[in-house]
Amino acid sequence: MVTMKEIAKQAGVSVSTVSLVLNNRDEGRVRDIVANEVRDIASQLGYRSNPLASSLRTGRTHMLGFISEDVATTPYAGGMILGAQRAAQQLGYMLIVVSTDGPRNEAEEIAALKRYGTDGFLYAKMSNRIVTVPEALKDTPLVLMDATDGTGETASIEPDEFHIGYDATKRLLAAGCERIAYVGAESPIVAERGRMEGYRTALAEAGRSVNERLIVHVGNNEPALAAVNELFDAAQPDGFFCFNDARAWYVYECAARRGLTIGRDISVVGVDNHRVFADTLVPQLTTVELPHFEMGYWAAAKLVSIIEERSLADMDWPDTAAPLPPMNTSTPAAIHCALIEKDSVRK
Amino acid sequence: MVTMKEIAKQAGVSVSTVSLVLNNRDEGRVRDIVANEVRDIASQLGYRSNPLASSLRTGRTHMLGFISEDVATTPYAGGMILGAQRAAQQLGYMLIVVSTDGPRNEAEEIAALKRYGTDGFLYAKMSNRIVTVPEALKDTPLVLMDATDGTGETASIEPDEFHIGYDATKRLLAAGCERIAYVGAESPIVAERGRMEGYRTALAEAGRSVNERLIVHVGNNEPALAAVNELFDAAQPDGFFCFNDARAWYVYECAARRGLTIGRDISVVGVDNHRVFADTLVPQLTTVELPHFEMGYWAAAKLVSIIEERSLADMDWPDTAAPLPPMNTSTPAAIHCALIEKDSVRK
DNA sequence: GTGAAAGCGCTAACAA
DNA sequence: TTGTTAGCGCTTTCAC
Repeated sequence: MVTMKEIAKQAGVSVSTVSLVLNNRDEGRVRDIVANEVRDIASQLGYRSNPLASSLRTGRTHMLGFISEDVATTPYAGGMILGAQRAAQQLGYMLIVVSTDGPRNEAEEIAALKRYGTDGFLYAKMSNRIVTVPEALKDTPLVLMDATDGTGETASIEPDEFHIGYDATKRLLAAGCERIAYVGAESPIVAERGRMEGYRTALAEAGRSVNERLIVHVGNNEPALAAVNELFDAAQPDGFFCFNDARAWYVYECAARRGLTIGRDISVVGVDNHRVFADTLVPQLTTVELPHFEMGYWAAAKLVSIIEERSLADMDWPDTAAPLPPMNTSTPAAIHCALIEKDSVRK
Repeated sequence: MVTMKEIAKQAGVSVSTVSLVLNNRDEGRVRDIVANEVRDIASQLGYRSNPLASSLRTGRTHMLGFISEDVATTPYAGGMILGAQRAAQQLGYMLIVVSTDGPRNEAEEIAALKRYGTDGFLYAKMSNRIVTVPEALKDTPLVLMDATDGTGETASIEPDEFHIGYDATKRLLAAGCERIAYVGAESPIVAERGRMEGYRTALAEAGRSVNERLIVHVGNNEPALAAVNELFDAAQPDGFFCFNDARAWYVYECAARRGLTIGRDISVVGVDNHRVFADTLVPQLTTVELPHFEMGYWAAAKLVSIIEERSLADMDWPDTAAPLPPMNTSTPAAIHCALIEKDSVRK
């Protein structure tokens, strides 16, 4: 590994000079000839700085800590991690990934990350909810993903849940549905409530009254299937907005058993269906795919902007790779999901 | 942040002594009284070593590099990352995650990881295949995941593809199927060939002749669906072994259109179905879930064992967390998939 | 047994 | 404009 020392020797200057030049702090402090000489030698030798060594002095490691809960929801975590990684990479950062079991373990993992001197933290949940920020994270740069804090103190990136429900319901209305059902989840987290609000609002705006019998909140497996079955019998919906993929499939299953075809007899919009459903299997099923990759991407970008105290707009994006375009995939088979960016209140 | 210096001051000894004690190299070199004193103060002050600082001298960062291809297969990557993270965590390592677009970008990312001084690399593919190890990785501790190299030079963890096909076919035979189809993929990677071999062998062992018309290799979307449809017409299979979830669902779809019920009229075993299928939706569908988490876990554990030059057996597993038990989930609805561990040939 | 000193690669005051 | 010096937190000889 080639060090500044070697460059200094070859160039016949001191290490400090090399340091100045290679950190682009040489303007008016080092003669251009010398500076160029140093740069030449550096690139010739293939010099690459040792970020760990410099971190010792600067206190900056250019490493980001990614904290996720490691429940069985790995598909989502994967997308976020990859997205965050992409942004980190483009902005010259590394991503250290850590997953937690419970709150105890969480504190430990945060401590471990801190020992490694991560410059900031990404704190990810697997479904949009209000979280209380762990104590140990309060004094460092931090961005919440798929979550917000109650107080608005912390920066966050989350899906626009309201518009998911709103757009989905609009789509069903446009398809001519008369009795649009909402098949939701049981826990009243942000995602649940937001999507349901969107559903209600879209109906209201269309001048429809909301029939409460068309709204169900179901859990999983057989009980859920039974509940959806019951919904079919009781209210005979011709349109369904489903909280997530599992719920969409209870609908699919019930429809299949009745000989109803999605896209002809009934319409279904489901959030977050696995790609394998959406792309290849039931093209009649309209989906809202949660932009986990994008969430990770923008959360990491935002974190870096906080760390470097500059605005997202004038980050040092590499020429080669423009920042990721906003998701924009509203096709007949998919509904676009926007992200909401919240800044931290405290400066 | 509390440093050795502070401990030294409080204990009235030198930093070197503290270092010796805290690294458990004090036997016969430091008086027990002093050693205990140091340890007491350390724990009292909540001392935690700064791994980056020590890396400067030792050359060991206790960081592992995880390299994956960032194609749209994020669900798999996520599981592997989380698994690797778990093992790393248990063994006192951190995981740095990096994803690549193509070979060019790959070399860059490897270089970046090396600058951060990662002690070794995990190189993950998203479907078991033979890879040529990137030049830059040849001289460092390395474990391939869901991949092997052609030469057997590199340590690896991969699923036992042969037995996946073998066990799945056995299961179908046990279910009384007479005409068992193989619905495979088009590219002849290790996973494809291995599973098909298992299928053929199981049939042969059962004294069945292999009917080539029951074997199809299909791509995606409509053409694939058409091909599977054709398979139903031409060979009227009563059992299906499907290469993966997408393939399983072409079968599901064709069956549905014919009014055939899985588990009654036909039997289906599919590899790697998304959990949402397997758990909640088509319980009649038998699945082989590829143990991505476990693959990540064991690959990371193996990598650490290579780095620390000890056997997997006598690693420093924390008391709190026993190493992950081998997957053992062969239920009527799931087939257990074993992992194959290969050591590197060169010492 | 213990401590002083050097040094890992780099940055940052300060002198020159 | 440049070099010297000191030091980040830690490990490691080597002298005492």
